[in-house]
Amino acid sequence: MAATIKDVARLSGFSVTTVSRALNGHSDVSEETRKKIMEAAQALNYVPNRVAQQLVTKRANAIGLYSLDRETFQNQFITLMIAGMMDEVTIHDFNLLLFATQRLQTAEEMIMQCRQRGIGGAIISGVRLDEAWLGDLPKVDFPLVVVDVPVQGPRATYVSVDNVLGAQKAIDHLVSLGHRQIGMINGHSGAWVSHQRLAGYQQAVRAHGLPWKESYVFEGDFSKESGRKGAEHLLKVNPELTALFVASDLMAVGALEQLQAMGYAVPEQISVVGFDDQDFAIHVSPPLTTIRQEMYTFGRLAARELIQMIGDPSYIPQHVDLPCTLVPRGSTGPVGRTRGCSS
Amino acid sequence: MAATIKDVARLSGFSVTTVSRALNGHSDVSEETRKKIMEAAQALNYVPNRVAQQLVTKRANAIGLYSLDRETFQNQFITLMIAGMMDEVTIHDFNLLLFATQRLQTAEEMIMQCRQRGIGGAIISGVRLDEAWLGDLPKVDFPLVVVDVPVQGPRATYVSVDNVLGAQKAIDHLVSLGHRQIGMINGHSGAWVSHQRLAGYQQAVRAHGLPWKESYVFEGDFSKESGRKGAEHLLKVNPELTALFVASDLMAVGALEQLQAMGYAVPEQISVVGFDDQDFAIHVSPPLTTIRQEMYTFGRLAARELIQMIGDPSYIPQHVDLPCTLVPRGSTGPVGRTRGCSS
DNA sequence: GGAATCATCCGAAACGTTTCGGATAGGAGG
DNA sequence: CCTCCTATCCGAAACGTTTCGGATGATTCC
Repeated sequence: MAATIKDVARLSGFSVTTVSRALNGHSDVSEETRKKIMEAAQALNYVPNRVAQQLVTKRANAIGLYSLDRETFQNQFITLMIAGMMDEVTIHDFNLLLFATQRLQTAEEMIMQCRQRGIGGAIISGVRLDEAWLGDLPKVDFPLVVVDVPVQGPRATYVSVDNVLGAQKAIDHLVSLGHRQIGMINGHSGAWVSHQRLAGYQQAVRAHGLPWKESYVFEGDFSKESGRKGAEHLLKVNPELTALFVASDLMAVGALEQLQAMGYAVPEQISVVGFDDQDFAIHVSPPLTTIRQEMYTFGRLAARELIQMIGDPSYIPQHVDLPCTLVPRGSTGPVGRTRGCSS
Repeated sequence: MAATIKDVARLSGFSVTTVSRALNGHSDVSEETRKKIMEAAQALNYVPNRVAQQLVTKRANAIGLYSLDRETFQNQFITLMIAGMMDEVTIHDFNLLLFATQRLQTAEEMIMQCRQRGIGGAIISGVRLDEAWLGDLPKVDFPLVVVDVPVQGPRATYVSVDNVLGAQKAIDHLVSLGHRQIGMINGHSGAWVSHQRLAGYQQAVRAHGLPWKESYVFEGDFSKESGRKGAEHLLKVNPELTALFVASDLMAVGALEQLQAMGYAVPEQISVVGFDDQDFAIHVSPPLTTIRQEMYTFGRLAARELIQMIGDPSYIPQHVDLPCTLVPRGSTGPVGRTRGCSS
């Protein structure tokens, strides 16, 4: 069907070897013959068969993306990340393979699956801290980039936004608006980011010398419903709160709805800060103040780091810590205003 | 590094041929030797090298997804579709390759890219009607499934929801609530779905004998901003309108905001129906009544059809027309109520 | 008892590349 | 003139599979 290197050899009058070397830019072929070979290849519309190439060179020009958590996959988080990965991967002439939501039994299993297909490295997203094989990841001799879980080894690293800093920015913002009693709705403890965001919150609370009780923190599970519950619980137990820092936009929207249902005006009586800046954050009312993660950049850098590792076995992978930014919108305001004209 | 078929042959004491046939379940190998070979393979942790397999059998166990429109890629639409594709693909032991947002010059170019990599077929999403190579797609000898653009040939088909029916359901719903003056905000004409949704709207208007003027339809471009503009324009020109059918949720949210800014109460004075059922539809206020597309199923069926085509060259691909459903929520209500207590 | 059938097995070619280890010839150096 | 480079080219092996076309014995059939 398609032209092979033999056809090019035949048409140009040179050997298969020379054609290969000419096409791959090796030095021991004269300019004249290179030109002839190029022409022949052009005429036959020849493109090298990557499968054959891969078989002999073992060079893997593809990376895999494992998205292990179905829910992670359904939000916008991963979409932008994929877009970033795609763009980066394209630059390096790599391919991007997707692997379905699935329970991996062991790290080896995944690596087998990859090697078998000529995949040189993988990005893993949605790993929970209680995953049994998590500890094996750093030891493995296969380029790996993990998303939002700290993993580091000679061939493995991780990317994450600076969640501690993000939480601090949220609290700083609230403090600058005069808030002093600030509650937090956190995600579940299976996610590394939950611990980081909590740490950031606590550091900021301490740094600003804010009053604090253990009951100021509610552990949710990233669902909208848990945001709702968190808001209800926190304000029932601690009526003095004037602001909530919520560890995801989805939970923040739940909190928002619950607060409004309880008769609180946002932001006049209670301010709310989310995390992520998902697209719906600007569509709710009031629009959500949140901490934005640059997921597109995130994906690009993850892919870049991985491709770097694949290309150079001696490269020591670097942890990528992305900054995140506060996006002030309508759900936060100065403390202490009187009650608004809600119905 | 990894064990090859030769290692299995050596360990089990049989020839490479026999090992291959045993592992692939051919008939001319006795149960006894099959068992021995299986054991040897197990012991060596052998998995066949797919790259080598592919080189010889030309069977392509992978499909590609071309997402040609960056914006399409950024909404949830594609995410769920990918999830569906992944699940279907996994069942058939296929792989899913992603191709970056890009301008394709010709259909051949894409096919080359695929063949070169051992990809047996592709799903193409985000094609605009004015794409020059669109007409070539049906003629091409390469399994193709196009999303939301009618393409049909011996090796090509398309999947779409029944947009005409969806629009009709929206109008039926509004009519059942007593509405008779119904405007529409459409997407841009580069999208096939825009034409379909308009057709459904017009058919329903005619079927119900509703009053209609050309000025009842506003052509937007799927952006939130255009939804805003559309609402403003439609109600300025046609103050008698009591309902809007909007061809995407994003535009509908824009319309919602604009209507509220103009002092209209939704749904008391104006009802709004969106299209898509993106995740933010339930977070806006009032929650958006919309036409839901089952994107997950969409992706699954697209992948299934494609894999079917790849496996059986004589299979005549079927057009898949998914039903869509009305999801009634807070943005629609009976016509003719008096103005609510908005501030 | 010979031919035909059957159940098992295997050698070698093929898939389309890259690359190792030369081969050839012309020119430079002595 | 002989040797040694250098520049350019090529044959053949290798990558890890599948599969075509037998080969081998044992069994069945007439």
